[in-house]
Amino acid sequence: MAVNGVGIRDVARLAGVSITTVSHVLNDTPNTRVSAETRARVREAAAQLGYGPNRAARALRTNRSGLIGLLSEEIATTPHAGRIILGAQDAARAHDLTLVIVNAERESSASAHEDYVQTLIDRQVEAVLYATMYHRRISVPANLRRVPAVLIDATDEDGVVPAVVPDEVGGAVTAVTHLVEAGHRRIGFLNNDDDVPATHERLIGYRQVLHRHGIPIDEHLVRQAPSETLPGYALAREMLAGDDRPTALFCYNDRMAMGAYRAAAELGLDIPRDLSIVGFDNQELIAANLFPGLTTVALPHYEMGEWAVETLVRLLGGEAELPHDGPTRLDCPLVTRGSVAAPQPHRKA
Amino acid sequence: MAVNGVGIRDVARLAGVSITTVSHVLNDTPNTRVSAETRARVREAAAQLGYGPNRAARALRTNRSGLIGLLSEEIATTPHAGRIILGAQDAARAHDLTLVIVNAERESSASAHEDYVQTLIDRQVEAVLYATMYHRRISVPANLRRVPAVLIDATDEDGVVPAVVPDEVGGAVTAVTHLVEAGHRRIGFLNNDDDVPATHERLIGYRQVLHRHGIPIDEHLVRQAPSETLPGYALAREMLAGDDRPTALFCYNDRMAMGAYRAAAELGLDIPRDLSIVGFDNQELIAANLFPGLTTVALPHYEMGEWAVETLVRLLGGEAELPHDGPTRLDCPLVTRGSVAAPQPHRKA
DNA sequence: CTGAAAGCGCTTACAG
DNA sequence: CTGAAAGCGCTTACAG
Repeated sequence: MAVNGVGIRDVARLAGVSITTVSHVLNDTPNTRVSAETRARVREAAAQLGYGPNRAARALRTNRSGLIGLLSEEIATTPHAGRIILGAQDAARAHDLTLVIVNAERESSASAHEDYVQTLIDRQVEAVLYATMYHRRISVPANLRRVPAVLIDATDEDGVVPAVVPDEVGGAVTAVTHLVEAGHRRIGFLNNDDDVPATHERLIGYRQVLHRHGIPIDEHLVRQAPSETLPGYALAREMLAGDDRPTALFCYNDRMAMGAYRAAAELGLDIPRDLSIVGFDNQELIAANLFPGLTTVALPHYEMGEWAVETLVRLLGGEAELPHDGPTRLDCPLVTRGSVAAPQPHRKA
Repeated sequence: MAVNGVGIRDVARLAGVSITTVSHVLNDTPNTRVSAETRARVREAAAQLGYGPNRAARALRTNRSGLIGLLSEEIATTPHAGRIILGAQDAARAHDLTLVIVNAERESSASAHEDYVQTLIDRQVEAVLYATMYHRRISVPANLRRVPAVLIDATDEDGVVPAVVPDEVGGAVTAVTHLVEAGHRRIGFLNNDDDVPATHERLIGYRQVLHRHGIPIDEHLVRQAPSETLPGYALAREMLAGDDRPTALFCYNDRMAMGAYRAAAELGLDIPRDLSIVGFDNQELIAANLFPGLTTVALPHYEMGEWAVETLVRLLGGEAELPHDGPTRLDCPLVTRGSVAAPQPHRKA
């Protein structure tokens, strides 16, 4: 029996046809001719009985579980994972697939990660999605190569597993362009100091924009520190102390921006009148709760989750191998709040 | 075929027994006598082949899917949901159950919520967990009553579905007691103004502690506003403006506390020297990124998720109906950071 | 102590 | 255009 106790034979009986026909109609089996009238009768009977197929029976017969696994780091710590899950889920539902989620602890060993993947394989998922907490290059667990898989927010060092990541360069370009268009020419960049793709790529974007607008690059305006509130605060204090301070700050992430807010407050600088700030990440909890709200760049977590499932479905459907010219990059849109304004014409040194 | 293509017959063949025996041994079927020697042979064969049962076949045969559904509001917006998921997942895995998650939009209609539940039922879950984003009294979707279910962070208005919620009174008692023990007697309470259980129960806890320590209640020190940063800021400004200002603030949540930090900064009050603050929620992103770190009360999300699954398992196992003397309340522990100190002996008015 | 056999509810070649 | 039948991989009464 399936959902609520009605099976395919009940539908067949009510419609006055064989279960074969019911199956064909309800699954739209290709190359099967069933009269329009019979189809209608079957559908009506199914609807009337509230019939839904028994998934276990179908899975057993077709050898497809209808499950796809999502292995995600630190589900509980950041809302980022939540948005990946949402995107993946919505896409999964559209294909009548069920998402099974497993949490991975970030600092765990390679063998622990193999175990996470194994958990999913034991649950008979048809494919697995592997999401990291922030954009990283990783070497994937060995057993991940033996199932259809897609990486989210991570790229495979060996370039064999398809991957989707944020367009970091583009995001930085968007942020800095926003500042330039507001009239700023002295724009500081509080960068992360980890050797991760975002660090390098956002710097590239920053430079591109300045170059494109003929603004000379002042190396004093680019500094690096761990991407936390406190280091962000310290960096901002330093950078805002000098005579020729920047009129705007582009921050590697919202937490560093939070530190910059504090530095500005201590120096008596009003945001956005005396200082404009743009962050990165769009962590609602921070960005929306600062005064004024932080204008920042959003990471496309939902979209990456969605893209990953769509790609998996194509993979499972045997559609042409994904082109392997590197990972797919998704747009990072600007979220405008209140932290950017035109620079003051006469600001005091 | 099951995982990696090996089925029960392969194990049977290798062990030189029937598949019946393999099944009995691997499932530890009660009341079945199999010689120790045979058992060992079977287990060894299974291990050697890396055998795992085909879950679809088992589900079909036993009419148990091994799936439990979790319907959670706003998975993508707060890390709270993430911790519920984690707790539920760990417990589910311990019982060899797989968790299937569905996101519910918070403001959606009753019929939308029925649809969410239906999605889960269609996926043939054995039971469902229903989690709200914050402690609420709700009227559960009608179809939720037709499956084994447990509420998380919510109570059923009609008291029929088992539920687990945070011990709000206890959490407030812990917070305010911490302040009293640090030496404070004038403790302000920035409360929420929504008519939700937490609002009322945290106030009860606040009063209890003052009463217990013989501290008279000053109604000027209890104010209500929406539980956001800005209203928290405004309330704190008001309360800290007067002559006889409190030396400590207990805030309904971390966001209001964030507002209080800003008010303190504007008034030149150092935290914790001039003003101690305790929050509620333990939202890492806020609490850990404030200066100094915010001492706050944690909500037992992980534990609620865990408890809910354990309860569901007992329900499915037909164990005694849960006692219906209201929802189960779980502890809200204090997380100490740097925002509490003894009050200054001579503070200026 | 062990095994042969039925059957869970579907899908799918195949026959007509 | 429609249906009878096999079979997916297990579990479980039942027989011996």
